[in-house]
Amino acid sequence: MELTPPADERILRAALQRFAVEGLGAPLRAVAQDAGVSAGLIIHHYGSREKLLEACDRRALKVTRESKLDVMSGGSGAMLAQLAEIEHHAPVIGYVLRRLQAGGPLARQLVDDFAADALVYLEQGTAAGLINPSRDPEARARALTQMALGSLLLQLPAQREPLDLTELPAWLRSYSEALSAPVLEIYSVPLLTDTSMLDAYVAAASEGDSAAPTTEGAPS
Amino acid sequence: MELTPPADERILRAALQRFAVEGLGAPLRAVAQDAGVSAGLIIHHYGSREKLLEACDRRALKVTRESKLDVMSGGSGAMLAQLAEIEHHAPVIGYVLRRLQAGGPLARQLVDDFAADALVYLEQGTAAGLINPSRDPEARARALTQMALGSLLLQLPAQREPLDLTELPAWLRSYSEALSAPVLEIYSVPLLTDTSMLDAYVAAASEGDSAAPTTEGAPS
DNA sequence: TAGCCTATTGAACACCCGTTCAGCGTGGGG
DNA sequence: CCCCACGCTGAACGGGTGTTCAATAGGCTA
Repeated sequence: MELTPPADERILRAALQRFAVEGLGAPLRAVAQDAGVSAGLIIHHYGSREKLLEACDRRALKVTRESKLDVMSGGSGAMLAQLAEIEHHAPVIGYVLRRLQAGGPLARQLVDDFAADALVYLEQGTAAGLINPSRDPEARARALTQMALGSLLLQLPAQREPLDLTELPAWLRSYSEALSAPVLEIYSVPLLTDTSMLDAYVAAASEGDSAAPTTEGAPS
Repeated sequence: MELTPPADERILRAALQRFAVEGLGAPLRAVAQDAGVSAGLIIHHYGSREKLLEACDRRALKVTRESKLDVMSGGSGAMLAQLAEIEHHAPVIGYVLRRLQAGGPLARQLVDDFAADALVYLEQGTAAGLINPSRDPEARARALTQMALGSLLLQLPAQREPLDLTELPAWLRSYSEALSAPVLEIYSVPLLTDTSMLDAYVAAASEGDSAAPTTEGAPS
């Protein structure tokens, strides 16, 4: 067990945690105190607040990629909960959620990553005969990913209200369980009784080149 | 055409617009300038910044309810785009998006409202034979609403980066068109090839009372 | 040992914010 | 005509922020 990591690493970990708990925009001085360090040192190491955020982004992206976490369906929280239970990963998961909430370049990057992972899972499922093939697997994977992550975002506590990291896994799990029944239903029995709408849409889209069909907004 | 509404109304409209463009957390002084008014007057009328936010919330909730806007499927943006085209409504729609992004009590309220609207639309569709019935219509409506709104949130510009209100309708429409093909597919041909997962889930859930079945995170 | 580079601090600076407050002008009732 | 009440302003206050900077301590090299 490492007793005290070097200061810059301690700062980065403290930052991940603080930003996860209080949302990005938590004061630098709070991060400094968590790391047992002066505020000036943060800037000495990272240059500026924004650079520190970027460092957090890099770390978060690295961890999520190493964990090969997929995020799909079941309410999307299941896998995140699993990962968040590994104790020292909870701050990173919290930071990822906060970052998705706040927007920015990394948000898109993360969604892309998750969508790419989802794509291979879906293709494996298709090959195994569990999942129906799609006429545009990438678009489907992306849509599913966005829906899974997005619905999770709506449940997040507000920006400034603290996110309890110790209860993060339980929170994610209960969220995912609450949604898995209806989501499973949607994925099992189709919403629409026939494919006429889809057929009409793809027919219109393939004939009219750029523009999609007229403004009749799907079901309901 | 009213030339100059009373100051408190002008302040409220300016606030809606500023908060929509720059995100909640835009400085009071900017709102004041937009309204052609001093910063002190805002507080004289609304008491505090937070109270002003609450007033914006009330107005936004009122407008969305009066517009009976539904938000479902097709990528969810279609109806919002339609509403945002009505010129003086665009700031409210922008504010609603920002509020959903930021969280807080109104976010839940709005999701509840949208889910309730979605429920009656789905039931109408079911009665018309267009939509398959659900074993838990409310849960399904809520899940669909969360997915539709949430996936929209992921595309929003970051907190501080401005949201172009004049291009809001076009933005919403292009977003909705990009997603409507895969979403329509998901709603037409089910993701899963059979209902065994759903059956297993509801069987386990109905036997074990409170807890959902074990940790096997749904498909993929 | 002397010199130097790096890590680190704490005070200070400059800025921005929400909020307060004394005072201005003006219009209407006595 | 006076005066009060009210809408309203602009300057100021107090707190919080990111960042700068001179100064200190400590280890490494020469």
